[in-house]
Amino acid sequence: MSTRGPYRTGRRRREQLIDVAVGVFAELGYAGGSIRDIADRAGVSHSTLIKHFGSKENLLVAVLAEWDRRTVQAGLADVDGLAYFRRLPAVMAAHRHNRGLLELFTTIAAEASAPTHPAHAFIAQRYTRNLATLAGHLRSAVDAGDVAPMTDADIQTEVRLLTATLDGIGLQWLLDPSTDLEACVSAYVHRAIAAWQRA
Amino acid sequence: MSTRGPYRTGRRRREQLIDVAVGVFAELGYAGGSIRDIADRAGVSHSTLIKHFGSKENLLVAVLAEWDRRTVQAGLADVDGLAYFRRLPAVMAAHRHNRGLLELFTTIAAEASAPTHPAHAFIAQRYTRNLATLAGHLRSAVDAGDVAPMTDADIQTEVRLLTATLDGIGLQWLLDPSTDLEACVSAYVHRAIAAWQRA
DNA sequence: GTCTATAACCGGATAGAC
DNA sequence: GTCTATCCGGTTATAGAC
Repeated sequence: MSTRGPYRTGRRRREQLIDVAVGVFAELGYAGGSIRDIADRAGVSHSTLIKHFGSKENLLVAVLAEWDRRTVQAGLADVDGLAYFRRLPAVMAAHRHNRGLLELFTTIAAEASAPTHPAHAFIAQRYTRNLATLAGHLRSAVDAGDVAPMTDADIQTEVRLLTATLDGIGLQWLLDPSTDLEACVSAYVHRAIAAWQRA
Repeated sequence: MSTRGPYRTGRRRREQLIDVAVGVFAELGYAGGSIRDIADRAGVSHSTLIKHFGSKENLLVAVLAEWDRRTVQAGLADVDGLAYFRRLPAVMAAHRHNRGLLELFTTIAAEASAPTHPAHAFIAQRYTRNLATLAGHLRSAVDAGDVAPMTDADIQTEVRLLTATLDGIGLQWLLDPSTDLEACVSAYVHRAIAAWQRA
């Protein structure tokens, strides 16, 4: 993907539209945010936006994919096992600079629990994949002897609790920005690791 | 509040409308759910619904108040200290029979993180109050000598983590009903209590 | 690629009859 | 209390000019 070429302005415009859409969906939810509002804030007409993405639903998918891309590249690709978990507080802290995206994902994740929601499949798959990734790292730590042996069922419970904590603390920070994201996540992760090493 | 009298049918109707509204808002979110849909499902015209609540926003507030009423009366009023925390797994498990309400609250809580959302004040106050209640019970346990001494800051972190876990596990159960709500919450609560008693 | 104009429809809310 | 009829504004999406 070069930054020059025949489609340069088109791609730039597309990225800009996604940025604006993140903000609008985050602020008003998927159903509440309108493509007219997004187009207005971006300085284009609403039909231009439709031409770019085809439909509002496709725009949502593009926005969620962008969120996915930004979070996975957030510096977790190069660590494994316990090191992965130890880096989570810093990753969560990074959300402070991307409030709109966290707000959007939290909102959509909750809305999409209804099977009829356009993003239901995306969200469900994302959670399944995320739980599997976490389980893999915990299994790595077990195999490396960094923590005590665990059954697969134990591992499943652990990664679900960890995911729950990350989601829940994120929501509390959204509702009350004085919440200390990093400290809370750090406290949880260190206690969990200590428990894994003990049992 | 008697079950007879001049306003009997009015109040019955009002309760029925709230029940239906819970389902619609839970399924489609606040912005996505329409008062026409709610009225249709309840078998009345949309103007009847407006006459009862005045506006869609007032209906949402009534629905949230109903949720509040149902959850506080869910059997946590008679316990204190550690016993309060030990009952949480059972309380969470009870959500399985009230999926619509949990779905609604989770959706609205995320949506309402935007300060412009009509339910923002309600949700923010609810979280503040809930955190204070939990902190009070943990402080009780400390004072009773059931757990080791803790600073107020420690207690704040603990109740935030606990709240996060409850919210996050609830969301996972909504997304994937095979999630074992009670087992996950139970695992978290017992480990937390063990850590409180140790440190 | 972007615009204006428009189609076709649905939203919340109100007025007034019964 | 509940209805029907209606207002008015907003919604997604399309058509076609430039």
